[in-house]
Order: sequence, then structure tokens, then C-alpha cells
Amino acid sequence: MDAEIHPLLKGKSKSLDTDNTDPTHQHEAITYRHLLSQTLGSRDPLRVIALCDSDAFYAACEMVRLGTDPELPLVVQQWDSLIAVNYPARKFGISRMDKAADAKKKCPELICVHVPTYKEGDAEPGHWGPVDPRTHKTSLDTYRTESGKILNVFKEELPGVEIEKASIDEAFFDLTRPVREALLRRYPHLASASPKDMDTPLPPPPPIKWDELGHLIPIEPETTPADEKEGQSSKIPEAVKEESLPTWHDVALSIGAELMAGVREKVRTKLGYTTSAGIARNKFLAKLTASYRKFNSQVRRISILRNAAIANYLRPMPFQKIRFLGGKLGKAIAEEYDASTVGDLLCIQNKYGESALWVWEILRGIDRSEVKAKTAFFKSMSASKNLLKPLVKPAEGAHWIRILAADLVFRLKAARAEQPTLWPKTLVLGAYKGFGNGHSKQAPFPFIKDVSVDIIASIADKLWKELMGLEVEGAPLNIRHMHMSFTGVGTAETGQGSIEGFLKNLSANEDDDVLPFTDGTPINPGRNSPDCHTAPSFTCTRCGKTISLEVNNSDAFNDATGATDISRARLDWNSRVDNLKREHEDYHYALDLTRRTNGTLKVGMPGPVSGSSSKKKRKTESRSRVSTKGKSPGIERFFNTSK
DNA sequence: TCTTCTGTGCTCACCAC
DNA sequence: GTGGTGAGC
Repeated sequence: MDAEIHPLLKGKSKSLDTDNTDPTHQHEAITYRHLLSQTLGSRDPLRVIALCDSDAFYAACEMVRLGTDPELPLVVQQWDSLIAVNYPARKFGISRMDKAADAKKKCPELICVHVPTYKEGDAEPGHWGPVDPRTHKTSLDTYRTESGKILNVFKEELPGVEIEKASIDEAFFDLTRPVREALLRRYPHLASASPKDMDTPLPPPPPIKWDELGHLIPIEPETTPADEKEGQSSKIPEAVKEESLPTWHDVALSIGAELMAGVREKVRTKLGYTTSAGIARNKFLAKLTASYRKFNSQVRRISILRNAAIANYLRPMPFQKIRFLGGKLGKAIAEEYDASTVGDLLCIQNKYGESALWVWEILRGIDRSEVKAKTAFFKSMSASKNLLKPLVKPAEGAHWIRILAADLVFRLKAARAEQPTLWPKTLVLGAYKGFGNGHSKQAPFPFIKDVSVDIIASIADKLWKELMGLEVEGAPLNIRHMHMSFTGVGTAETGQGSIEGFLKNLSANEDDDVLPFTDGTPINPGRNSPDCHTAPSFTCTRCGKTISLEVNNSDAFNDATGATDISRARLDWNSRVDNLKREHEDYHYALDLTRRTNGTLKVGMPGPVSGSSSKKKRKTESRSRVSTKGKSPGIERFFNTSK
């Protein structure tokens, strides 16, 4: 879920257009041009994004595996603590924080399932008899497998839709395209605009039967359902009534809800999992919407956030719930402003607001990050184990090495079922005595087709010896934690630039540059690319940087639309490069603005470029501030301003 | 009822040195 | 290569 732009610097281009009066674009008129354009990407006013997740996923996996009655209370435990509680069990007041024994007291007939475990010699994780943390290691692998099955159903049901697996039980969907297609099918009169009418707004949309689709997040906050009903008849002022009139985007959301209802039903019938979904105009809001469960108990599991409801939905939200604001940055903001909700921050944004564009935008529900299928597998794969009974003799290491190795073998094999050439370049073994007290050693890992516990163990045993060599003679060993991981996971193919498929931004230094396809691999091999070997790009006259277009395999000229027309494809390229230019200009504009209002913004970042990891950069930035400024309190650490 | 807050035991990513 | 942190589930 990488945004393309540094979150703190994201060109607030869109908001500069229509700006402060309508940051969420909820009143933006949708024209024929909007409707018929295929190239607006995240700026599409008809964008529909969904997040689908499974409730109490681990518990659901066990219910399916065991074939238990869905009404029976069930929990999944990891040693003594609960890691998943199904809905029937929640009715007994059991929560994830309970210990297994306490939960059992609350509900004597509770079904307690232990997570799958390995012990030495096991080829795969399983539900073996009594488990013992002193001999076993837990494994979530069966849940990963189930997660993969769900993802496959998603893909089958929505071919051509970009689906991004966000975690073991969540995925984002960019439904914009299928929704647009459905829209044009259902309302064919929309498709027949003459060129001169392209910029006229669409005719009024039809009414929408929300009740059949899911739960609509109310425009007016703090009203009980009764209030809402009453309000609809007479109490709500005219202006609000206006706002709640359906828009074409609402129609689009409703079609998105239909699509999600379809895939959810397929997941239920094919695999037995129930899911929830949130539908909104972007990923950030879709995610928040999905977690809206107020009236969303068992029946309606789709929540929909209309543009008109965004502001009131966000305002009371504790902002530290927002991704990237949950950590130290959020804490610093909270302390600086004595604020806790989004609403609190909206009033005081201007002090640092311009140097924190990402925050400015996200508080207003603006998020342009793309839904993008994960193109590569994990960069690393790790297994670790807390040892309740610390190791005291070096010879005890071999046992745990084999257990951790079994976990990695199993997972690598599973990954290779889909990507046979997957190759972890290094193996790392770590042994720790406690906080910050330990070491790790690594060794190159050969490309072997049949990776086995023995192979890994033979390498790891050597690493273990090295680690033991670091120990002081005669001192107690006392290893409390062991860690083994594969790093540098990639594919063994040559010319693997296409694996990434996206532009790479190698580092976050001043002098870094965006490299178009490091090895010159065609962006879109074959037919449709205007130029098979060059990423479309432009060079900024102000900063001299060359900005290249990110290529996304859901792009309009790609397979799904069947657009084979090269000139059309070229048009797409050009308009998208234009967008990119605008975005980049916005970036400079924002930078200038910041300099004027807040002193110099010292972030040392390249402009908004495609293909870089926002997370990476944000973290880099905040971390470097912390480390360079030492104890500097407050928010300045994050938005480094100077007089 | 909903939310939120804690915590543990992982897993993954990234950066500094 | 190695150590260490932040963050999310």
C-alpha cells in the first residue's frame, strides 16, 4: 500500500485546484469527461475503493477446518493467551486480552483451539496433542494458506480488478473500472455525449436503494436511527438535505457495494468465511469504513462512506488511529497541540500544516495512494521463538534451529508453489539474551530446489557456532530468544526487472535519482506500449530531476480493456505524464509556500516521484530527526522547521 | 451495544554503522 | 554484515 509520494510532501495538487472550500471534493460536479476518461487514476472523481476483511480470521479458519457450528463460541489461543475470538464467544464477554482459563470461566462450553505448532521433526505445522511452549513453536502458516485461498476467490470473481493484499485478512480492491463499466451499461445515455458536451455535468442520478446494499455511514453524526428517520422528514435543514441527495459518485459506490456483495458471497459459499467490507473513495477511508461496525453486527457487513459523510465521520476520530499517526509522530502531535481527535487538529493545522501536507490531507480524508497488487513476495521471511526456558548450553541450540528451519522450509515451499524461482539470498541466525543483548550471523544461501530442514540446519549450525564463539568463556549462556530469517528474497531469474514491474527509487538521499527500469526491461512487453524501452518521463526545469511515469498493470491500455490502439495508448501516456508534471509543479508550489510561511523546510527529499515507498521515506525522515536532534521534544522532530 | 485502552508473540521493513 | 527500531496483526 505504498503511496507514490512522500506523505509529508505529497503535492496537494488536487486540493490546490478546488482547494480549501472542498478538500474532499464532495461537491465536485462530475462531467462526461470524468466519466469517459480512463486515465484519471487516483484523481478520478468516480473512484471506488473497497477494503474487505475477515472477522476474527484465525477463529474463522478453525471453525472451517473443524466444521463447527458457526453459532458455537470458539477462540484460538497461543499458549495461554487468546489471539482470536469469534462473535458467539464475544457475547460471553470474552476478549482477546483474556487468558484462556479466564475465558473458559466466562463460558464453560467454549471451544478452545490452539494455533498450529511445530516441534522438532515435524514436517509441517499441525494440531498435535498437548502443546508445550518449551518444545513447540507456533505457526500461523495454515492461516496464511487460507488467506491465499480467499485472495484467489477474489481474483476469480473480479478478473482484471487490481487487488492488493494488505494483511493476512484484508485486501483492497480498486473497483473504479468495473463500476464505470456497469455504470455505462446501466445508464447508456451517459455514454453518448457529443464532444462539445464533454465538460457539462452529468444529468441528475437515479435514486439509490441503500438499504439493500449495506450500511450507510450517516452524514449527520451523533444521531440515533430514530433521529435520522425523523430528520429525514422535516428536521434537517435544507442545506443538509441538498448534500444528502445522491450523486453519481454515490451511484458508483452503490455499484461497488453490489460487486463486493457478490465476492463476499462467493467466499462464503466456496470457503465458508464471512467477511466485512468498507467502501469509499480511497484506501484510507475504505479501511476506516470497514471498521465501522456500530450497527453492523451480523447482518449487514458492508459499510459505505459517501463523500457527503466524510467530514463528520472523520471529525470525532482519534487521529492516532490513523496509519502512520499511531506511533511517535502521532504522540508528538498530540502533545504539541493537546489534541486527540481529527477535529481538534483541523482547527490548528496551519502552524505546521504546510510542512505536513500528508497530515493535512489525511485529516480531510484525501488519499491518493493506489491499490496495487503486490508484485514481489516478501523481501524477508523470518521465524523466531521466545524461549521460556533460556538455553544454558550451546548444544541446546540445534534443537531450536531445526524447529525454526522447519518453519522457514514450509513457508518457502508454499511461496515457491506460486513463484518457483523464489530465492532467499541469505540466511540469518540470531540469539538474544534479552533487550538489545544478543548477536546475529548470516551466510549466503544457495539456490536449491528442494530446500530441507537439513540443508538450512547445516548452514545454521555453523552460524550457531560462530555465535557461540562470541560468548565469554565461563559466562552463563542464557539465550532467551532465537531468530532465523531468510533475507534478500527475490527470484532467481535473470532480467528480473519485470518482476518488480515498477520504477525503483533506490535511496532517499539528496542525490538519488529515479531509475527507469534499471535493466531496460520493457514496461509492457510487446504490443501496446508507445515505446517499449523507455518509461515516459519529463525533466523538471526547477530541480533538474527526471520524473518517470509509474507503470501499473491495470492501466487503461493494458489487457482488460482490450485497447490495442497504439495512438490511444500514447494519448494515455501523454495525459498521464501531464498529470505527473502538474503534481510535480504542485510539489514545488507547496515547497515555496512552506518556505514563505514556515521558514525553510529541511527535508532533503526528492520531489514527488513514482515508485518510491512512502513509508520508507517517512520513517527515514522522522527517524533521522530523532537521532540528529537528540532529545528535541515535540513535533519539531518530525517537521523540522528553523527560524 | 459500541468504542477505546492495555498486553504478548510474533513478522516484516528499513536504516545506521 | 550486524545491530537496532518502528509498526502492525
